Amino acid sequence: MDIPNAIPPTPDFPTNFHVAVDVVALTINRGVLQVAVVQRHGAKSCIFSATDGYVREVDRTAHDYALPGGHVHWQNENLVDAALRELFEETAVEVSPNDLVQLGAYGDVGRDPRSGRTISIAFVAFHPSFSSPFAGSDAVSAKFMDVVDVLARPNGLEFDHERILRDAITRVRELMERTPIALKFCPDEFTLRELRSVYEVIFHHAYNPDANTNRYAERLRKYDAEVGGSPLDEAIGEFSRKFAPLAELNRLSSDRSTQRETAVLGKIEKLLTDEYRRSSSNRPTFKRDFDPANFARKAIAIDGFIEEIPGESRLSASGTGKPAQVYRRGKAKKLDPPLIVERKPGKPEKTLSK
Amino acid sequence: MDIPNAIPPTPDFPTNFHVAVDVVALTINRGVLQVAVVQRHGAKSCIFSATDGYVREVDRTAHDYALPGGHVHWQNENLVDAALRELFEETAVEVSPNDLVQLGAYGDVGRDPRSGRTISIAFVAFHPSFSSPFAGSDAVSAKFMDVVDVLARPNGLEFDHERILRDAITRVRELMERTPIALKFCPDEFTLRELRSVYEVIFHHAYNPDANTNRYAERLRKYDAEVGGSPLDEAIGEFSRKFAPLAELNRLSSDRSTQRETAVLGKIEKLLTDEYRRSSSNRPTFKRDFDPANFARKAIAIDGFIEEIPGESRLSASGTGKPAQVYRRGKAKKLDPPLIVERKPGKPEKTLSK
DNA sequence: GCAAAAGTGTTTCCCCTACACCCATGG
DNA sequence: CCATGGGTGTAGGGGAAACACTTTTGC
Repeated sequence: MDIPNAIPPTPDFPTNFHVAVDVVALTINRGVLQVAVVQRHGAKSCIFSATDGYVREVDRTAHDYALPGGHVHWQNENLVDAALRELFEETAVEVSPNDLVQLGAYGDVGRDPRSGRTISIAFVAFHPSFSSPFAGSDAVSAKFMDVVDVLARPNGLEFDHERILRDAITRVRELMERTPIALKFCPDEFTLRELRSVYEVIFHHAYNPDANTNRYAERLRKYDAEVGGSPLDEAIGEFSRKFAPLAELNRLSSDRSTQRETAVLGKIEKLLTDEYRRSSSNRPTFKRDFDPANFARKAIAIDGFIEEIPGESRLSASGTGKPAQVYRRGKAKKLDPPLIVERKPGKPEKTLSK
Repeated sequence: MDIPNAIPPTPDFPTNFHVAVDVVALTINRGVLQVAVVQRHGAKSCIFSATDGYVREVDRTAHDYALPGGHVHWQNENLVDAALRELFEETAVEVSPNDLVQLGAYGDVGRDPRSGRTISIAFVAFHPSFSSPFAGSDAVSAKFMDVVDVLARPNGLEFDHERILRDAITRVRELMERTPIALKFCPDEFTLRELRSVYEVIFHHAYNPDANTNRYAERLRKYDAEVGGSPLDEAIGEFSRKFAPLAELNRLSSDRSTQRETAVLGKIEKLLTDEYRRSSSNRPTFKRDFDPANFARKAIAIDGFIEEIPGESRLSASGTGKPAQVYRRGKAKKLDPPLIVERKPGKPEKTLSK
């Protein structure tokens, strides 16, 4: 990309700044909100110290993760492009520029002890992960973690990434109310139940700032220890091992029709469908209990949000009950009126969901 | 400020970035929203070109203004501190760190043709100007301009500052609904009428994205051409001439009790009071007509927003009518429930206010 | 007395919620 | 026929807006 009239940089100001991007890639897997994290290599982790507000380098432990991100490498790279590139390089997750929403700049002195001064622009991507499966590059090992698990460990994220993650959740909730972003998590033809599930996950109390996140994280860890991971997770792990090297990933991204990729993608898709159909999985989910009838009324009332497909209906996930009306996405880019699912922002936390 | 464990910057990445801050300093003067702008020196202006999205250097005209701002000079300067410093250096406006709200990062390639690459972090300060009067430094000539006047001229602001200004107005409206920021524009003891006036200015249709701003700007220009500026503006100009040199301003800021300063400040305060009392000024204002009774009920219902001062009342500004109950600021930092003054965001633009 | 502005009371309307009820399916 | 979940109907409550009316001042 060329800049017209570009002149050499002014020498008057120190250019000892590093400009970085960080991406909070949020997704929903089996009814639980997950975030893409990477584990950087090296013996030291950069952990926030609450005593003086600085980030310091300490010996790395197994639980130190960071948000995917990195420096804006090229002078002519837009911030959004840098965020897309870093996200793909480190996690193989591909999203479009429209899926990235800027959270803001995080530029406090002392937020990165390694460089002279790092200004980080944070983005949030709320996107289904299964369409672009997950793999680690050779630079870092990456995975999706349950958000409650991340939040339950104080300073479980390096730098000021925990704060960024919390800001991202708040922002996603705002987007859910004012844009049709939830439809990305629904198939082309969906029922109101499926749409509502997305809202129920995002607005769960477990992600509130004052929630006792550890209670929820404990339940997930306990279940996983007893039952083990899901077949979907294992399939993704398999994909990850096969295509781990970064060069391979980049090659795949430019040639999407390789047999190996489509084979694994197909397998993942089948597993996903199975997992979706059978509700026998008892892994705890975090869903609030929104009233179905009134949620439906609100959603239908929004102009251009969803369109009814006349005559089409579909069985519910459990296989029983009345088949539900099927809808498709509307054309609206903004929800007017917004889909407000909780009147008071500071709602009391009730009992644990089943 | 020291950074613990600081190590030399990594040489792997190009550090050819400039990190800058821009401040949208908004205030209300005589019922009109104003923004602090500066006129940079030099023969060239950096004007946005809608044809390709780039900012180009063109010959400067008399109407080219920019938002106050500049590079983050020192490596150990926080972004907020840099914004405060630049705002003060260029406009002599002093605000506290709490008065600055970050808008986000504006970092597109090509937004500043002068440097290799400039990432700008924008802040908004919504603050009464009369408490910290206005003066230009020697680097730039600065003034407050009517926002409608700025918005009415396409590309009246350099770089992408027009977009930043529009984002700032949107943000201020959100702040007005959710925080007690409006109280900064009320005296220690105020009536609901005064509080309401602040909301009526900010939520005027003239500042909506799709408004025909030129209509409003034309009315102001016509009035000013006939009647001339206000005594307040002239007093501020006097202050500006006296204390223009930057060194003088800095000295004053560390020694606030100099006689000259207090004398001029007192004069300004008197003029302000006079101006406030007499509503004989016919300069057009931009105020929407919110229903007084229902606005009052909403404001009183918000917990901790305003406190009634029992037994105290005050005459209205026009000198007639029933004296109004006097209130003082409450302790709340957030408005719960928010003070929603317009149900539908996209309200139709009605007739011009008187 | 009249105009102007603050404040109160009241009516009406709308929307939201909760709940009851009916419907359609699988077993 | 029963359990299950989707969908509809509706009564009750709360709040907001509009409007009428009272109060208190200056002229």
